[in-house]
Amino acid sequence: MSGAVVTTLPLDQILCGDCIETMRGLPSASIDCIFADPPYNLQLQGELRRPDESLVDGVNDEWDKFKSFADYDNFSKAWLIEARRILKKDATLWVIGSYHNIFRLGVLLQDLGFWVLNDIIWRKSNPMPNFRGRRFTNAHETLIWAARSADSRYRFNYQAMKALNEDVQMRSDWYLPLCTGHERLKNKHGLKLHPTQKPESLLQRVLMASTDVSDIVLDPFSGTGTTLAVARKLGRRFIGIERHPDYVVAAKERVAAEEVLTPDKLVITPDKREAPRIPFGSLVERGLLSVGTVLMDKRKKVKATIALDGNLVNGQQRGSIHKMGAMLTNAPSCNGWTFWHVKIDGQWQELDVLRNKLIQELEP
Amino acid sequence: MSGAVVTTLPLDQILCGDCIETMRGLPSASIDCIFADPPYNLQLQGELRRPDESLVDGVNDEWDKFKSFADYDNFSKAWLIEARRILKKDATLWVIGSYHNIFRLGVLLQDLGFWVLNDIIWRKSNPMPNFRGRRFTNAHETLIWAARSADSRYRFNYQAMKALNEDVQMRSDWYLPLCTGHERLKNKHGLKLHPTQKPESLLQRVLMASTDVSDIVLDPFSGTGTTLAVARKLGRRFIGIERHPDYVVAAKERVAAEEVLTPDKLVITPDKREAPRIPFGSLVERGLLSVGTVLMDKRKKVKATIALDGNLVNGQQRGSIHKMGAMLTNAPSCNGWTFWHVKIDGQWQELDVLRNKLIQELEP
DNA sequence: ACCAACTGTGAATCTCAGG
DNA sequence: CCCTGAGATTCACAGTTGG
Repeated sequence: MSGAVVTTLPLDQILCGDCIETMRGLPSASIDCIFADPPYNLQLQGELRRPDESLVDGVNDEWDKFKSFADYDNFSKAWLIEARRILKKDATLWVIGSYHNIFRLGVLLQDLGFWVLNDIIWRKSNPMPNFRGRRFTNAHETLIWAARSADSRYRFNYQAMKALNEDVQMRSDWYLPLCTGHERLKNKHGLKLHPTQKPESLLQRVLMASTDVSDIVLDPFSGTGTTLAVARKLGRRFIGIERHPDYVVAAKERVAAEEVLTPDKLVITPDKREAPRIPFGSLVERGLLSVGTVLMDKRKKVKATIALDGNLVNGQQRGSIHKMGAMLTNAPSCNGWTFWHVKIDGQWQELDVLRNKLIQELEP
Repeated sequence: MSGAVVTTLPLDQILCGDCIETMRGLPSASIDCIFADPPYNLQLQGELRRPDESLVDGVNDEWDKFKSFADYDNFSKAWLIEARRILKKDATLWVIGSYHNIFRLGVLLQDLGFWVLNDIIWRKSNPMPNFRGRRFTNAHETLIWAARSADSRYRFNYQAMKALNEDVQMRSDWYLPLCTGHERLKNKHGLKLHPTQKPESLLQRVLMASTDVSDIVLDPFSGTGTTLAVARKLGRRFIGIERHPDYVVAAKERVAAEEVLTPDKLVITPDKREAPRIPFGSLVERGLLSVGTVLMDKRKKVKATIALDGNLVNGQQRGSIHKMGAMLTNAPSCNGWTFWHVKIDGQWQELDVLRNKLIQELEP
């Protein structure tokens, strides 16, 4: 398949091969979200021992060895260019790394036209200590979340993130444990199958924040398939790319065993922006408000009257509920739904109450 | 003074001028530590308002405007080259930034031959929320700590950092509040004097970790003088460079008012590496241990006998307390002081106890 | 059965003075 | 400059063993 562009996406599959070559075979503007956990270029020298003389099993794989920063940059640029090509206009991309490589990736993203939305800190609850006492414990990794371009209208499930964080905004620092215990895939000798398997909790946060049900998620360095397994669980479509056949085999088995959440379990707090849009005029059309009704702000400082076309009128001034709120208070903008109040059954209430009532009626 | 290299450092002063030009006037290899809080290149588009329509007073100063990433890179490279020149061989440098600029700075550091030691996350306890609800709350900034080169024997007050953190290693994520309240310098209108004044707690952590008393600390973007004030308080020497005369005036006043901690208050937990070196043989010479005494490891698995020259003997094997500990346990190395135990008054105790006793006697 | 003690391990750029 | 050898250095969990 190398080189040949397919017209139908290989959905819910794991492709074995080099990620740059394999991405070249995929059509442009077809992917909603990419999560990438590329080699970190750790540049480890000799062996490292713990104070008890036991040996640290560091990352010593061939795939993490680069001759120089320039080599690493060339490799990174090549896969990021392909990644950007296959992303839809409003898509986003995540990369994860440490201080060894994350600065290189950040600069490439910025130079290639991606638009950085956040850098996210994965604070590890149980990091490996610094055994020589010569640096601060390296207790975090960094993720960069970027839109394909500055004008991408990307997805961010703000309310769902807020709900996950006890109803305050989700911050850029996430505290999550390493992938250990039964979640960690083992080989036949009982040793870790992959040196850098990421925890599912991290991927769940990522996909819950930035993708929708049925979105297409691609992981160009899919390894043991954590991204793919979580995508499947969350009802997203996925494409994995992995060079090492052993990892592909293990990931296929893992993903197949993953249970898909039923649609009712995938419902999240909707963002207000996604609620059906109700023009103020339709409240008038439908008779929830009648022409000539007087509206006032909360403190009864300003007032206006409803016109037949759904505009408000005050003397010579005329405009939408938003525009009139802004004009009468000399504000640059105004949310008319929460600014204006109307007397219903003797009680002054926000217009938003009526809007919500109509939304309820319109839903099945 | 521009261009003319001075032979004596302008210690405990704040120089008004461009940092690149001013650093060119300083001698090479003369500074122990640089802390830099450069312009962030924020690329703010238009004004930002809170949900209540009040205006967010963002960073919008001339010094934070760069035409492009390339401009920002050129500027950053120029000052980092001068910074590296004036640093001593074993010196370290700190820079702080956000995702707008920190990746550029990290790449430049790596490409110029600096050696990254840690990236540190300043987690803000009270960050500004994201008013639009379109991203995660940007609740942190990133610091990079780098040595002048990979072979620098840099200073890191490991034990002091550990002591500050309830006796566990200090991690790479620091939780500290923003600079607010009385600490925040105000202008004559009661408004904040500088848009990005850093908290003293952050600088104190930085200087306590990576400098010694009397070290020379330079801040090329000294602003309101936070670095300089903390350096003075902690008994370090300082040099500030700042382009804006108003900030220089305010910083001079602030620094002059800063109280210097007395030497007794500047004592920190010393690293063992800095303790006076006691050869094991001197314990034998001074009669704290006698020839022929039997030593054993903690679990009484191996033993050895003290020889007249301070070596240990076991059958044909002979060597220092460290070498014998390593040999008898097949370990690559061993700290004999904590490995071997000796019976004193019926109690088995670490050799280290005797060493500490001798150190006590030798001190005034 | 239950608890205490022990063992293993994680993306790691992990020493330095003195001759 | 290089080489030698003293000697400094670990946190949070998970899993297993032993009492």
